[in-house]
Amino acid sequence: MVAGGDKRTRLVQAADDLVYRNGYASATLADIAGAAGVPVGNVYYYFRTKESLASAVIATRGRVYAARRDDWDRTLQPRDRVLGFIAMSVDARRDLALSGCPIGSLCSELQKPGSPLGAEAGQLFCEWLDWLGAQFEALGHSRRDAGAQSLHLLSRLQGATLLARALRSVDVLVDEAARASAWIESL
Amino acid sequence: MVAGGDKRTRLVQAADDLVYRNGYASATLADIAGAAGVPVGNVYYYFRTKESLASAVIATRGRVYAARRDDWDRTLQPRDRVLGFIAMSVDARRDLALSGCPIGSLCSELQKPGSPLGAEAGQLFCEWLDWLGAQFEALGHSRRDAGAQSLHLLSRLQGATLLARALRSVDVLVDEAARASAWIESL
DNA sequence: GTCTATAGGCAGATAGAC
DNA sequence: GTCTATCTGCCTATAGAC
Repeated sequence: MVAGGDKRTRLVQAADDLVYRNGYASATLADIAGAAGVPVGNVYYYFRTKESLASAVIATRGRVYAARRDDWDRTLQPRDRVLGFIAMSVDARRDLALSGCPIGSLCSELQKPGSPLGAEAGQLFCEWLDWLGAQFEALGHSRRDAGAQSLHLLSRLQGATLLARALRSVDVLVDEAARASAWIESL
Repeated sequence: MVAGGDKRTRLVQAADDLVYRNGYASATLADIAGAAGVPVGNVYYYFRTKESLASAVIATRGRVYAARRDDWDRTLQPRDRVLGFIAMSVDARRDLALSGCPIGSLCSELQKPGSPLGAEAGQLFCEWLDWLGAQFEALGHSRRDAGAQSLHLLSRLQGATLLARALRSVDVLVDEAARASAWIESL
């Protein structure tokens, strides 16, 4: 049960949580409204459809990640920013092994030809890739190289997260993150 | 429409195809039965529940992969077996970028605490990891190292597949597979 | 054994009272 | 504006005719 804030905000928070833990399809509006302390039918006063609520969830996640990147940009050097990105997966290892990546799982579920939600979720990956690319460029790589390194790093972390969940093993993720960190430190 | 074979087999084939392309939840029994040319209600003569049909699909995929590994074991050397594994992703790049990995997507969707289907799907990953580990051992790595290398290789390919789908770009997968192949050849 | 018809339940969405 | 009650549709599953 999400308390405080206006109802629209509470609905988005509750949806964010339930969609992450149960997946989009399994997160029913009844559950979401219940968790937000809002009557079921009233959801439609704030959101036209379930999809538009999901869209708000995706936008919220995007803002949270953007804030984190901005914070790192202000306080860390490029190499430590990338290491911080990897450490983020390690810190969240429990949730990641249980429910997957908040972006990756969503993309996997919503990606259907012509689905706007799938494209919106994919955009979150693009923003991380752009930011990672900038860090690798700052570390002296060409733009082309930086793009490839970013894709490689994100790929291995996404894959490790997926495997950690599939095999129900936190270690799978922690080990691969350690290898990725060692690689970054060797650059 | 799947033709030929007994009805049970046709149902599994149709389910395999539709679950892969649409996901488990979206693949309705009506669609599956329709594609198999079997009356809807009749599905329950062959399978107790939708879950047991999914279980048969997972078992079928497992047998297909096992046959492929056996074939490579008979015809290729360890290094070429691993390269063949990577090439499998490149060959299937279109489908992978469109619908994801037949194992990974399933694990992502079905992995819920206490779900038997999630564990069955995860088992398919275990079988590939065991086989990959044997190849790395044959290439001279310790058992411990071989396990880590296997997880790393599978992680990056799974992640690249996920990203290729999310970004709707075949290149993401092809590029990462090329880097992985170069790594194997350098061992 | 094979299939038709339908039950039962739950989801998203709406209409209209307050 | 806020909420209650309900509607429609779809999906899994079953009961029972042939």
